Amino acid sequence: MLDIAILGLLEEGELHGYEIRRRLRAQLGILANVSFGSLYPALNRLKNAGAIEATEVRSSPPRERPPAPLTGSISGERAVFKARRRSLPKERRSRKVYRITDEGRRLFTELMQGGDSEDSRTFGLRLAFARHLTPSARLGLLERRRARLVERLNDARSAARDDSLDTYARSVMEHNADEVEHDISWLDQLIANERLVPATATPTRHDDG
Amino acid sequence: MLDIAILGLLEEGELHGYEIRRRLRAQLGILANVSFGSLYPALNRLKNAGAIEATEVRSSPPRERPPAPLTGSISGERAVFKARRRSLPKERRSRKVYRITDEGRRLFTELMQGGDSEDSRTFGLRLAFARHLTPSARLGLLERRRARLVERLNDARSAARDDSLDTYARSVMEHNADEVEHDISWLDQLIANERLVPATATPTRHDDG
DNA sequence: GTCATCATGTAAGCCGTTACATGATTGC
DNA sequence: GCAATCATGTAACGGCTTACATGATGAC
Repeated sequence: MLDIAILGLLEEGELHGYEIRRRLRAQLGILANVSFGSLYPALNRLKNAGAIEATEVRSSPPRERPPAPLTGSISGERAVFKARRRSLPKERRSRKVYRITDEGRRLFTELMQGGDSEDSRTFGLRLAFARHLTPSARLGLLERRRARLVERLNDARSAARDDSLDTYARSVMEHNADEVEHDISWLDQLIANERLVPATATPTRHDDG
Repeated sequence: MLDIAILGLLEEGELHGYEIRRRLRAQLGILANVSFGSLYPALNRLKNAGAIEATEVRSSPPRERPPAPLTGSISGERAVFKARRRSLPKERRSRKVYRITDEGRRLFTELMQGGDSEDSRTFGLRLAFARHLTPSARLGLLERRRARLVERLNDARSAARDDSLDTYARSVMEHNADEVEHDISWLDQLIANERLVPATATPTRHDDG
């Protein structure tokens, strides 16, 4: 799961570990608590697998390119209040800037599609990076998830009907089922939207116009 | 988490490992995939900790009491198609029947309250066994969870406002936030209900009337 | 000069998984 | 006798966490 997140972030530009973690916390609430103890080993694993490359950037670097592209719009708001005290985010110390490789891109699309998204967190993560998939792969992701949820809805509903459950347990089961149902209709909307916009717009870029 | 589930199930009667797993799958959709590889070690851990006691029951046992109460309704549907072929679940081979101890009950209430329920699965599990808590402990559980969710709602909402997100990522964030909101109003209902029924009814028993 | 932040890592451990090993009983 | 179900366990491993260790830089 971490691998998907890392590769997904690196698809959009090179980043160093600390920054990856910051984005994980800010952007994906899903992986809010990811720790360095799992992040750095994951980066090394991916590097050894040839999925990413690292460049050591020293304090006064050749400045080939800004290490963190920052996507133009820095999305003011929250980011600012943290960076307020120092006016410029100048380079602080040597860091390792990671860049995705072709192998990494291959691995990424493989991970994005492989093994039907078990839990909602994994699926949420995948969907969050779905712009990097082809339209058909994206549709497949959504439909596989939907099928999975329909199964789970049956289980949840019949579990909720169990007479032997007391108020509290039944409430949990019913709430569970409701949530799954809600998820399904959300997916239906997403799927409908996919079919409406077959290949017309590239809805992914926000700053290329 | 497994420990809570085991102790919670044993609060209602003695069971053997295989049956515990069956119930985990059927009743709590939450722990549907728990495997023997984690269940049996967990049982031994709890036994060593003095939280549960084991009795070896042989094929033709003293029959002190039916080892698996089975709660009457087997919640038909899915369970049946598996158990169809043999008419009666008579004792098959020697099993270890586990019974909760006083220490186990103490541990159970401790686990039920300790560490504010991080994720929804842990909370769902706790709430499913909430009938074993005192009314005030139950209320505390609900209110701590609610407070936690309110925090998360703030994070989720501000994450969803992030301009730099594309359609898919934003959809995930918004859906996330909606779900948290839905959870909160569910909790509000549960809390209101707790306050309405201070100690009047014991809503827990289903088969004593 | 001290604290907060930025930055990278290692070690130990928890909690769960899959795969493997064993064996009794029942139905066909 | 063979397969399925019931029943209990061990071994190896995976992924993530916490705690620990290190060190540079900027703000006050």
